[in-house]
Amino acid sequence: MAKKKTSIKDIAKALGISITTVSFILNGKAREKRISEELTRKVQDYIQEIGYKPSHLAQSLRLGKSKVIVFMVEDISNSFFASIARLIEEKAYKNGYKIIYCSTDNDSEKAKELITTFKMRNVDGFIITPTPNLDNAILELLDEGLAVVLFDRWIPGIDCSYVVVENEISAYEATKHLIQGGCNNVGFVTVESSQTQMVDRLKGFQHAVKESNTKHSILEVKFHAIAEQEASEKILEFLKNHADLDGLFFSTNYLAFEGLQSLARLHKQIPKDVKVVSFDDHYFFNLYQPQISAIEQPLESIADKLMESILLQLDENSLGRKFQKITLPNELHVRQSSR
Amino acid sequence: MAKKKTSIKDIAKALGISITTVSFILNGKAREKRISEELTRKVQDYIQEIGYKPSHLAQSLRLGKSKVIVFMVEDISNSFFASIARLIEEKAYKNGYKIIYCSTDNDSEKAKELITTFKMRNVDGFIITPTPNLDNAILELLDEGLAVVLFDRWIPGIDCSYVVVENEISAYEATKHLIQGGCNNVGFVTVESSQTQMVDRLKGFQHAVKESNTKHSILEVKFHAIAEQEASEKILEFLKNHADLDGLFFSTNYLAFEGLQSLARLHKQIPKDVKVVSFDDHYFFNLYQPQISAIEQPLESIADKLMESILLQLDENSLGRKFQKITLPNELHVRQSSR
DNA sequence: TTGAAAGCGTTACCAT
DNA sequence: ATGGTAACGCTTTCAA
Repeated sequence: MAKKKTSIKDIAKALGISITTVSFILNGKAREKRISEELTRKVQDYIQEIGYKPSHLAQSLRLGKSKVIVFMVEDISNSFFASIARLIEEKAYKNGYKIIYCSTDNDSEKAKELITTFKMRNVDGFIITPTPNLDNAILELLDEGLAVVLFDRWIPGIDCSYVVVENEISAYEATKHLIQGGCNNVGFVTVESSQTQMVDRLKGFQHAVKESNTKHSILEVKFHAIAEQEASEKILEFLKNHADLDGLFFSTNYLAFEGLQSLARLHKQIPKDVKVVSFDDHYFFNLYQPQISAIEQPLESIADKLMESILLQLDENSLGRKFQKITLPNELHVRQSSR
Repeated sequence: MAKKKTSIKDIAKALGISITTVSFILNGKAREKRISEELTRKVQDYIQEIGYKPSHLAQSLRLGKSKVIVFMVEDISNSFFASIARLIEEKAYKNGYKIIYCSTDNDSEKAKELITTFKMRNVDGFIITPTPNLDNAILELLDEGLAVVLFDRWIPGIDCSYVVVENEISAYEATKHLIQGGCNNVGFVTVESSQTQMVDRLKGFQHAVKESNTKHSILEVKFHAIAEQEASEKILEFLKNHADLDGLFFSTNYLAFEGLQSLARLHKQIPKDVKVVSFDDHYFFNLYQPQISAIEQPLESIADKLMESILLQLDENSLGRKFQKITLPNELHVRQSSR
C-alpha cells in the first residue's frame, strides 16, 4: 500500500554517482561546485521524472530550522484572528514557511504548555497574542534565539517585536465623536482585562469623557463570561440600570453584538434613543439595520507587518536581533448608528 | 544568544551512562527493559532538572511520522471553517497532533501545490475540503498510505473517508418550509459549482418546488464573483428581474448576507414581502432584525467525526484501512424571516 | 541490566 | 569536478 519513499541515496545509486553530487545539484550549487552541465541536466531530468521531493524533515534536522511558524492566538475562530490567519498564510507560504495555529483561550497555563510543546518541535518562530503572565515564557523564547512577534497587545517591560494598533487614540476619538454628536451620558462596555489593548481603550474613553466633563458609566465584563454567554445578561442589566444612557461605546465587536441584542430587547432605537459605536469593525456592522459605526483595524497592514517583522528576525543575514515595535492607525467608520 | 540545545547524548554523558538507557527511560520502557529503579529515578530527576524535551523532529525522522495533520480548507477566514478549525484543534492537541492550516481558495492548482509541499514535510494526515479536479491528488495520498478525510463535500467515485451533512434533505425541507408558509414563487440563490454540497442543495430545492409545482427561479453566482463582490450586484439584478418572488432560499450564509443587503436596498420587507431562509446558520442570523431562519450544520459533530475518522486511520493498531463515510443531519431554525 | 551501533534523509566539510 | 563521510537527535536491534 504505502509506496517506498525515494531518497537522495536512491537517486545517487540509480545514476551511479555520489550523494554529494546529487545534493549539490539539488541545492543549486552545481555551478559553484563546477559540476558538469551534462551531469547536472541528467540528474535534474531524473529527479523530474521520478518526481522526487526532498524530505523537509531531514533538512530541518540537519539545518536546525523547521520553517514552521506558530500562530498562537486567543481563539482562532474569532473573525479577527481568522482573518489575520488567512492573510499571513499567504505571505508565509510564499517565503517557504508553514503555519501551525493554536488557541490559548487567553489562559496562560495553556499558553505556556503550548509553547513548550512547540519548542520540542523545533519551530522557528512565534506570532503570539500574549495572555497575562506570559512574560517569562516569552523571555525564554527570546533567550533561546527564537523569532517572536507579539500582536494585538504587547507586554510592557519586555523588549520584543510587536504589532498593535492605536487603541487609546481611536477609543478617544470614537468617544469624542459620540459626545460631539450630542451624547450627554455615554456608557463604555468592555472586557475586564489588564492587557494593553483593553487598558488603552479604556484610557482613551476616560480621557474623552473627562476632557468634556461628560457623564458616563463603565461596564467591565469578565472574559470568561463572554464564552459562557452571561455577558449578554450583564449588558442587559447595565442598560437597565443606566436607562438614561444616550451613547454606547463597545470595546470589542462581540460585546457590541451582545449589546445590540440587549438594546433590541429593551426596544431602544438606534440612534434615536442611543447612539452606538464599536471597536473592531465587522462585516455585519455594515449589514445591520441601522448600520453600526465602528473602528476598523487595518487587517492587511497588521498581517504585513507581522510577517515582515518575523521574517526579519528569521533572516540569517541580518546581523543582531532587530526588534520592530509597530503601532498602526485605525479608521473610524461613522455609520447610521451614531449619526 | 541562542542557548545550546541539550540532547539525549548530553544527558547520557553527564550521567555517565549510555544513550540507549536514557532513551528507554524516556520512553517509559524502563520496566520492560529492566533498568534499575534507582537509575531510572536518577535520570528522570536530571531530565526534570535541566528541563529536557526530546526533539520531535528527530523522532519524526526516525519513526517516519511527524504527528502533524494538515487542515486544508477553502478559506480559513470563513467562519464555518474557522469554527471547525477551533474544534478540531483541541482534539488534535489532546492526541499529540499539531495542525497546519492552509486555504485553497477552491483553486485546484493551488491545492495540488499545497499537497506536494506537505508531502515533503512528511505530514501524517490531511483533512480536506476538496476543490474540483482533486481526484488524482487524493488518490495519490491514499496510495501513499496517508490518512485522508474529506469534509463539507466529497468526491464521487473515490473510496475515501468523508464527513458531510445532509445537504439535499435539508435544502428540500427548507424549501418546503417556505412553500408551506405560503410562498408561491421562490428563488434559490446559490453558487455555481459542480461540487457535491452545492449540487445536493440545488437538488433538494428542485425536488421541493417540483413536487408542489411551485413557480421558482434560480440564480447561480460564480465562485470567484463572491470574492470580487460582484455577487452583490448579481443578486440585486436577480431580485429586480424577479420582483414577484415571495420566498428566497440562499445556499450559503455569505450569499444570504449579500442578499439581505440587496433586499434592504430594494426596501423589501422581510418576511412581509419576501420570506428568507439560508443554508449554514450564523451567529449574525440571530442578531439581524428580523432574525433569519437558517439551517444549522452540526459543527461539533462534524469536528468530532473528522478527528475520530482521521485518528482511526492514523492508529497503528487498527489493521487495514478503515474508511468512514459519515453524513450528519442538520437542524432548521425557523425564525422571524420565514414566519 | 546496560551499551554499541545502525539508520532515518539531509548537508557540508574535506579529500581526491 | 566528484565522492566519502560525519553529523543533526532519536529509536531499536543485537550483543554483552
